[in-house]
Amino acid sequence: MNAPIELPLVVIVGPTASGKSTLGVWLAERLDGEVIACDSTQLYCGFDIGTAKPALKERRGVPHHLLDVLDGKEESTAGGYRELALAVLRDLRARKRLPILTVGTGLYLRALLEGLADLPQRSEELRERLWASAEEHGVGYLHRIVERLDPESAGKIAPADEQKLIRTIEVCLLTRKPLAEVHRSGRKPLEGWRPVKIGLMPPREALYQRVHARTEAMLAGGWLEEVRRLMASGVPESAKAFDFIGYRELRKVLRGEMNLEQASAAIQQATRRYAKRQMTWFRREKGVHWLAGFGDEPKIQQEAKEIVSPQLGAPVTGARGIDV
RNA sequence: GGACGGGUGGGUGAGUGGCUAAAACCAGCAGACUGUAAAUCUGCCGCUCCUUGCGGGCUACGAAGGUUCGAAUCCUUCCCCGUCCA
Repeated sequence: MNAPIELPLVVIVGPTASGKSTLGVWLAERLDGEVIACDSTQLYCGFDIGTAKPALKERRGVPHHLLDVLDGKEESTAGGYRELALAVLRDLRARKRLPILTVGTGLYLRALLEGLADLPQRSEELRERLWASAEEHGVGYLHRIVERLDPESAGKIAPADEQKLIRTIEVCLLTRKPLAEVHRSGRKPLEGWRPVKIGLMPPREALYQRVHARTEAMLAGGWLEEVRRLMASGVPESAKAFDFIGYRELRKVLRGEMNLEQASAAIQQATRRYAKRQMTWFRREKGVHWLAGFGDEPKIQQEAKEIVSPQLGAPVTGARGIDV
C-alpha cells in the first residue's frame, strides 16, 4: 500500500471550557474545514447540555462529526473512537476538506494519532470474574496476579489501581503474553496526516470562573430536565454515560439524595479537577503551539489562524511545534 | 447574671502530658495513565535553611499567664461560639 499524501490536520487541545469548540468553528469557517469532536462524552446521543456539546446555532452551519453516534446504552472505547475517526478522515480527504479536531479526551487523540497496540477488546465476563475475586481476596490480590503474569507491568501499576490491573490481567490472559511485551510490538500511527496542534491554556483562575458560570448556565438551561428525560427514555441507571460529571450528581438530585445547590457545587468541583487532569495530560503532548487564552477571544483566534494558515499549502514538511 | 458544652492547620474533624508539625477526610498543587479516560491511580501539602538527611532552625492547637525536664493535652484569668436556666 502506498503512503497517501500528507495533508494537514488541525488539532485543538485544551481543558474543558477553554473554548475549543468555538475556536474550531471559527477556523472551519475561514479555512474550509469541518469539525471532528474528540470527546468521549459528546459521542452519546441525548447527553447534550452536560457534555457542553455545541448546539446547532453554535455550529454555524459547519459540519460536525462524531457527535451523537452512540446511544446511551452503548460504551465508547479508545479503539472504537479511532475507527470512527479514521472513517471520517477518509471522507474529508475525499472531499478535500480540512479536518479540525476539538479534543477533550487526550487518550482518544493519542489512540488516533499514535495508534494502539494490537490488543484484545475488553471481555466483560472475564472482568466480572476478576472483580468478584478481587473483592473476595482484598486489595493486593490483583497486583499479585499481575506480578506473576507480567512483572514488568506490575512495577508500573499501583496495587490500588484495580481498573488498570484488571485490564492488564485481561490482556495477559487473552493473548497469553505479558502486556508489556505486546506493547513492544508497537502501534500503528496515523498515516497521511500532518497534525498542526493548537493548545488553549487560559489562566487557571479565569478558567475556573468559566467552569462555574457554565455549570450555572447549564443548570438554568434545563440540564436536570435532560437527565429526567434520559432516565424516562429507558437509558439504564447503570449506563456509563450516567457516570459523567454532572449526570451522576443530577441523578442524585432526582433520587432526592442531594439538593440542586449541593449538586451545583459538586459539579463545579468535579469539573475543576477534570480540567486539571486534562491540562496534565495535554502538557505532555508533543508539538503543541500553546496559546494563553480562550478560544473565543479574537486575539487568540487570530493567533491560531496565523499558526495554521502557513501549514495549509506546505506539502510534506514535518510538523513543527513549540514544546512547553 | 447563672449552668453546662465547645474554640485544633484553607475546611470538616481526631487527638487528653512525651512516640505530635499534630490522625482521617475534603479542598489545593504536582504527576502517571495503550480499549471505563468527564474514568482510574500516585506523590506533596505550616514557614524556612542547607552538606537533601528517618537533617537543622522557627512558628503553630482562641488570648495571656502558670505547673512540669516536657503541654494542643493539667491549672488560673480573660475573650468568643452554642445550648439551657434566669
